[in-house]
Amino acid sequence: MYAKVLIEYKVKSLDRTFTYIIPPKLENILQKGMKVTVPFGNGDKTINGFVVDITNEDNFGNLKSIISIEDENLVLNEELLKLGEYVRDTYLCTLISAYQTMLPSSLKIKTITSSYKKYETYLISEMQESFLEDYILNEAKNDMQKEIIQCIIKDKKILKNKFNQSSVKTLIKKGIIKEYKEEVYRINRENQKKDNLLKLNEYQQKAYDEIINNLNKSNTYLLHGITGSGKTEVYMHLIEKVRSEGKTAIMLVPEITLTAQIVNNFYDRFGSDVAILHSALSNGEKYDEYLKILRGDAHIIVGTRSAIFAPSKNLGIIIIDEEHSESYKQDNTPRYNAIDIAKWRSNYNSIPLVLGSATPTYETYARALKGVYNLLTLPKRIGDANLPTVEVVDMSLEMKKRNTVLSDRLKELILEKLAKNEQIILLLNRRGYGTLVTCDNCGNAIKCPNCDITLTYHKTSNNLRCHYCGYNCKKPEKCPECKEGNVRDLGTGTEKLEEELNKLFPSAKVVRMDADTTSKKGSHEKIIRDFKEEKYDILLGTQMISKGLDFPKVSLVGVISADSSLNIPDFRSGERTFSLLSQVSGRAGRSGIESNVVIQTFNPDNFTIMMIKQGTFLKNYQYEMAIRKKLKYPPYYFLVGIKICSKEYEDASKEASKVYNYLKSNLSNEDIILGPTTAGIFKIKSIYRFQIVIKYRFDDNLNNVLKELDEMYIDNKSVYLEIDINPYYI
DNA sequence: AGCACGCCGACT
DNA sequence: GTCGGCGTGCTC
Repeated sequence: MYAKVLIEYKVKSLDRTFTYIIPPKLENILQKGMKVTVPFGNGDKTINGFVVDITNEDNFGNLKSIISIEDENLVLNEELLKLGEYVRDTYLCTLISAYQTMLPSSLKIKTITSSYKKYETYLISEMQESFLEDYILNEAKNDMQKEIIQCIIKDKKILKNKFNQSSVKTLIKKGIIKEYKEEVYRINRENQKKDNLLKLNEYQQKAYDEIINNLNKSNTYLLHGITGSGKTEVYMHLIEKVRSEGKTAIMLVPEITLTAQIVNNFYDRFGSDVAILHSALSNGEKYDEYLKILRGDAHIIVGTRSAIFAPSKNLGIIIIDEEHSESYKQDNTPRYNAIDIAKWRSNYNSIPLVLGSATPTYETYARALKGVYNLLTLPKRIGDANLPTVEVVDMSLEMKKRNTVLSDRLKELILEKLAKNEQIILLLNRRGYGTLVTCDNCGNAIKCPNCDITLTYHKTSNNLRCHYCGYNCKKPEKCPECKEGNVRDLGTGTEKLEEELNKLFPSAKVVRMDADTTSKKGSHEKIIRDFKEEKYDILLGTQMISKGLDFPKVSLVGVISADSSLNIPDFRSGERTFSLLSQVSGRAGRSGIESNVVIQTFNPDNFTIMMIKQGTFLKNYQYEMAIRKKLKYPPYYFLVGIKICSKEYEDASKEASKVYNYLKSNLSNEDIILGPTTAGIFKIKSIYRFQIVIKYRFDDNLNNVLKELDEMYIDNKSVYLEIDINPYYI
């Protein structure tokens, strides 16, 4: 027997199979989809590869043999092998990198530093219960021995390390109890299944029924429910139904750390039947969760983007929560969108795909209105929750009163809520300019020497850093440009706002949540837990505070500056600003108390800002759609982004024109080709980047043209292309 | 990707 | 006459 093996070199020229002999000792074990080690090239070099086929044909003369199987447990099944081909064809990557994203090398046993499998030691007793009771009364020497035996009577099997080890030893020596080892998963939840699911309200029920009645069709649903309308409860009911039929479910969440609450709800409801997959897991934990799914020990998979490739057998439903989230699109090769993958799997398995959001992307919403997706709406907040009052404050008027950070109205409301012992969330979207460093004489913003990006100031270490290449330097005393002015950090970083709050409201307890304070594992959860337990009055943070958090005592949300998000030069910035602001607003008023939202901006007349105030998703959608229709943007047109990159400015510029000409002469005249222009960030890590954007409606030939274009640059050492299908940013 | 092979200029 | 530069081509 022979195996066709795809070698783990991510090069286009090697993106084909090589045939190897399957040695007799592996003949009964080796399966299609397994990772193997094979000899490759001259000398005794070896490399990993995926077995993509097993055949009888031996039309090649001198074959080498497979050396070993990486891990018998890890197999890409038939569905995933096929899905890989879809990923390659759609996103123009190599087949091997498609498979590598599905079965990441972090799952290799070799990379798991501790032990491959984890064992736990338990205590049991083979004695009669009456004997044990007797022993407690008459012979047990101390309370610890009594406790151990009582626990064994109650639970039959108990964890050894929870008890005093010398007492355990004595009891074992006497033959009263025994210890034994059992393989356990690293993440091990007790089965804490609650008796009942909550009853659905009429809207939830209607949505649920609609999906349940079509469980064997590959329909896509948009569950459009305002914040607090109970989408999660609908997901739970759907999953319960699917599970009761012996099938499995995949549910994607944007970032698991931000969605800890949802995950905990799932654990509470479904106990050990839940497997979680996300990047914050250790390699050992990841391996165990993966194994749980492969063995069928978990029917419910909750995870981030890459969990869409979970090897679940008998898939019954896919749910993507917060479907508008940018995190579902991978921003390095393969640049896949988990929603596309989900559609493919929904089709392959003939199962429903549910997209949930309060603010769906306009592409998704347009499809739902058109009937391509089934639109299901949850228009009411559940329980006694009501919507907050939204106010917009014009910051240009505040500036005249010397209020640079906090407006009078926001200060007033903060005082009011503090007095009532209620909680406050302040959003500081500092992306772009928050900690920009400029010269107070010439206004020069200090840039990274390798990238076309301004450096950000980090107060804790007193240095300047580049977020793209990691470059850092000490903060210069004098401006490097004019050599006269002082270098100062401008704008309102979270640190600066924190200082201001401490000054204005000295008795209030303020906690900050941003990339700096959440870098340590678990620190994120701790801040959320502490805030929920009311150890703090004010939570101050970047957009990571906007997602899915449920704080009943929050009655005021303040947006320090809506402009930073509004001013990003991207055709989606209006859509995204609406989405972000309505999500943070949704953090207020979850438990019926009167609540407020204050939005500070220099653009109070901006349409999106006015729509936030009115809380009308539909109107903002219609407004933006009219613009997109006119300017030929999605969803009216599809986009492809092409970046032409080189260390040499001249090469990048010259090749970009060549690419443009190639596209112009090979693509349909209906297609619009923009560029070439310099990319949004012109230079990253000393590499110059030019950009071309293709807008098209229907073009069957496009994929082929792009493939050919891509192949033209395979051998080019000085220039490379990045092709992004349906990019999120342009 | 990584390595051998090979053809040409430079140097003990 | 040999050492090492890198362009070309192959890997089951």
